[in-house]
Amino acid sequence: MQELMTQASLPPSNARPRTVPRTDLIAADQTTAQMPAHERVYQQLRGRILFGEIAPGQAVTIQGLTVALDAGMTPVREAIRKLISEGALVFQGNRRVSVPQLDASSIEQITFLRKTVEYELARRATQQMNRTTIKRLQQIDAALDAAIATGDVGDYLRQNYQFHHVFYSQAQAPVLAGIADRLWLQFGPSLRVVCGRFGTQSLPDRHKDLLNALRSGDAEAAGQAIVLDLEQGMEQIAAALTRID
Amino acid sequence: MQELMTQASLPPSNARPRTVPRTDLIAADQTTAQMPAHERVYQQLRGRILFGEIAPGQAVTIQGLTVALDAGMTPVREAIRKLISEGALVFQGNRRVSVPQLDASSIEQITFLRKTVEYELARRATQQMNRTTIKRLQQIDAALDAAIATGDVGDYLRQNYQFHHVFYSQAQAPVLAGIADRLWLQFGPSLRVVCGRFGTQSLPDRHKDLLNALRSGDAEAAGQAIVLDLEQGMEQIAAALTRID
DNA sequence: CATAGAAAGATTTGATCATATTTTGAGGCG
DNA sequence: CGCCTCAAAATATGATCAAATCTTTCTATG
Repeated sequence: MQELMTQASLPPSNARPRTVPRTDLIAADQTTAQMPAHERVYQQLRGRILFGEIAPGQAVTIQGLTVALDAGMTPVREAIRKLISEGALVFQGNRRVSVPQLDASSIEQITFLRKTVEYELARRATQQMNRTTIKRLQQIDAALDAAIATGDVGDYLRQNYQFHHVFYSQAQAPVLAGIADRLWLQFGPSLRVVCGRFGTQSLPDRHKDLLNALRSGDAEAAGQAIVLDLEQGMEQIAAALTRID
Repeated sequence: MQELMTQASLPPSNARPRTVPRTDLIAADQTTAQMPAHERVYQQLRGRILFGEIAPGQAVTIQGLTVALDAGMTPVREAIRKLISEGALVFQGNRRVSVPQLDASSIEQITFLRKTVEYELARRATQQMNRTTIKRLQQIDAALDAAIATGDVGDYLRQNYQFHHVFYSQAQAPVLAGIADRLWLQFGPSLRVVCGRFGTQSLPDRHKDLLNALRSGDAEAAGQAIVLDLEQGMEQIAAALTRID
């Protein structure tokens, strides 16, 4: 009964999804837990963009999302507005909102920012690292390898993002982590294009080096591993871009 | 205002140039042009936060803004959501949205980011600099001095922001400039507190050094001037914070 | 007897939706 | 080939319901 009917094929009658059971706040999955509609829509749309389910250049419409995500217009508007301000969507024309297609200059700027921000995050996270978080990162890395082996691009992107996200959240630096997240949202869609073009095999994986650095508490080595990892990733995006031209 | 749009001035590739509407005719003044209500509300609220008219820690309510800015609820909601994602507002409790009060850790992170991002912006802007922009910066700097002389804190903050904004917009680096803008939005309110505490006299002004560097085209000197400027400003914010404790 | 704590009611605020209005893009017709 | 009409999409408003804070009152205990 806690399942709100998500895709009712019935005509859009005025259902009342506002009755909230306050019992299972922590137990349930956060994505489906009781959450304001605008937050749910934001998370869903963010996930679709971040993991390349909406291709760069593809346009999104408010009314298209209201039916795709089964939500009202107000939550969809708020989510789109928020994602535009985060750079995950671009307001192109008066009526066209789409996933951005990176140009060479944007890629260069994002790479510069990532190198400084994520290097710093890696250093700080390493100094705050504990055993349980290392275990968690190992698990994610294993799932990531499995995704590469099976060629599951979506799962690979998810695990890769999760790896970095968990790692950076350990740094106790929300401002830096927020910038990193914002940047991720901008190159994420293009990362999927790279995977579709070259497959998951060619993707770099410096996570083993990073995990070794974490175990020995070597912040400098961890930062270098991260920088190498992201440099390779961004280079592949740039390479895919020039291929398109 | 439109700096979030990735300006792809590169050749538009041979994707599919479909219809080519008149795009260059809309270069008119956008402040007086007709503007969607949500954009107007966003700009107004952003200005109030950025220049400290809403004190750090002060709460804002949706319904309070609908009457203060004479707008409907939907535009106000969108503006608030956007400003939250930019860090200009923080979503504290279930129902509390307020202007953030910086702690020592946030100040340290913002300072780190500003030093790297604005140094880079200053270098690039100096290399792209032209005579008319220097003139414009001189005018803003004069107005800034006038504001200091008369002790008009609000005008000082506005001119100071304008100076940096015009300068950075010359760098042709919208991603970097977007980060700088976002950071400005986070420490802006606290800057006003500093002014209210110590007056405009004690505020640093490295703009003269910067202008000299621009005239000689010395990117390195321009970057150093900017870093000195922002370091002094952030130190004053940090000092004001410890005073409060 | 007074005060503190709790419970219940009232008021304010937030979230969402349906609908009216405006704007824009497109196609038809002169 | 351009202008005019039309339809679709986006904007914006107010209404409505839920929830949280505050307010008041009642009761129990020192």
